Amino acid sequence: MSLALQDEAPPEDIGARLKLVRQIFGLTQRELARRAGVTNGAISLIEQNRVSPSISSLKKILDGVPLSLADFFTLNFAPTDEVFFSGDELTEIAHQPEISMRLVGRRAKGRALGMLREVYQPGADTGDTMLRHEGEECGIVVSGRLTVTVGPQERTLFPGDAYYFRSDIPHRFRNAGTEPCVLISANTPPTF
Amino acid sequence: MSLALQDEAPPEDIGARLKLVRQIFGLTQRELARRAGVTNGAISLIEQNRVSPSISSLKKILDGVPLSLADFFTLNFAPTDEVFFSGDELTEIAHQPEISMRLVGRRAKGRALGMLREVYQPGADTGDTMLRHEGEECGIVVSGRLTVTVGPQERTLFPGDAYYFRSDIPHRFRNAGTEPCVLISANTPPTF
DNA sequence: TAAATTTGTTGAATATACTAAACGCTAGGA
DNA sequence: TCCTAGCGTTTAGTATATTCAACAAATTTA
Repeated sequence: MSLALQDEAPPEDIGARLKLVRQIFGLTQRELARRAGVTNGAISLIEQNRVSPSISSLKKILDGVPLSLADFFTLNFAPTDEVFFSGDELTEIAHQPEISMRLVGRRAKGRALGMLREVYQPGADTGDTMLRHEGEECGIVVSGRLTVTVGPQERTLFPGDAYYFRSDIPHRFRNAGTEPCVLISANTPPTF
Repeated sequence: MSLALQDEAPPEDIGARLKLVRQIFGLTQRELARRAGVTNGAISLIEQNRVSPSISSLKKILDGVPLSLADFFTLNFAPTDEVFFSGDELTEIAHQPEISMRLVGRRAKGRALGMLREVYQPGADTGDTMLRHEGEECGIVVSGRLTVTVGPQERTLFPGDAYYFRSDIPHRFRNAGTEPCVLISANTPPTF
């Protein structure tokens, strides 16, 4: 199942956008309709581009996700190969708390990055997450294991593994292991 | 005439957003309707929030501005006091082509700035301009005179005067004088 | 296998957006 | 002063979006 919006959906293809958002959040038409207070039929028709929803309807629906109108129209779903997991991104890394920024996200085009150290206790879960508008995120697992969900992709990362994605894709972090997980993460623009 | 969107219009007040955009671009309801291929009545009703336009209608209307849906919903009109003209922003400036960045936009919160030197011949005019999404712009007039229009405000600047505003507000530069105007301008994120 | 559940789709009825044409208002010009 | 032209608003009619309920296909459960 390919979830790229790139070719198949021009910017104005509201139906495809809505369908993709819904699928990324793992909702059925009926479930989204229930949350949004509209009928499943309406969502079906919108996704088929057989009607052009009113702003008020679209807003109600997006509130059920939830997602803002601005984000809905701004969202530009990266081709999936811009979301990548790898262990070989870290060739020069030393597994210490003090790590220089350049070690991860070499492919980020010279942007300034903020960095922080996170500890996830067993069972910790960021839950369904919001979209952060613009920016990029990356991180390295130092110890323990971390399950990372980015859009349609999910991976469990072990020490030495890394992730890198654009922050406007919905994402979620969980520690499904039995010991604490230490993660060094960075983001742009720097918020910390 | 105050054109701030801040208090009077919550983010979902489509009517106010549309009205403000229309006014900033100096269009009447009828003129915008003509360009967009809709009726002036429709625009009137939308601006009064008496109807919630369909996406297709709103898109048609915004195409008449022109403005993208993403920009329309993303736009956040700064309180007018963030748009300011002044001559006293430049206390430490030397009127030379090579000017260090810190001289202007001291109030910009430490963002990286690009800088360039522009020459406007008499009569030069950037014309109706597009909205650049995100970013800030500033500049100093070195010689000649320059008429700067930013949203609802217009000022003619003389050597030593400066401007500073967010790039997502429509803006226009004109040289209404008889001699060339030299301008040192900066913007973020750096595009040059 | 069959019954039950869940999925997305569809058709008829209703609610709402949009059009077309008028209205009242204000500002200039003869 | 009257006239004309432009502005935003309003009303009745038409086009369209949304609901409600039923449908077929796919998946689950027994």
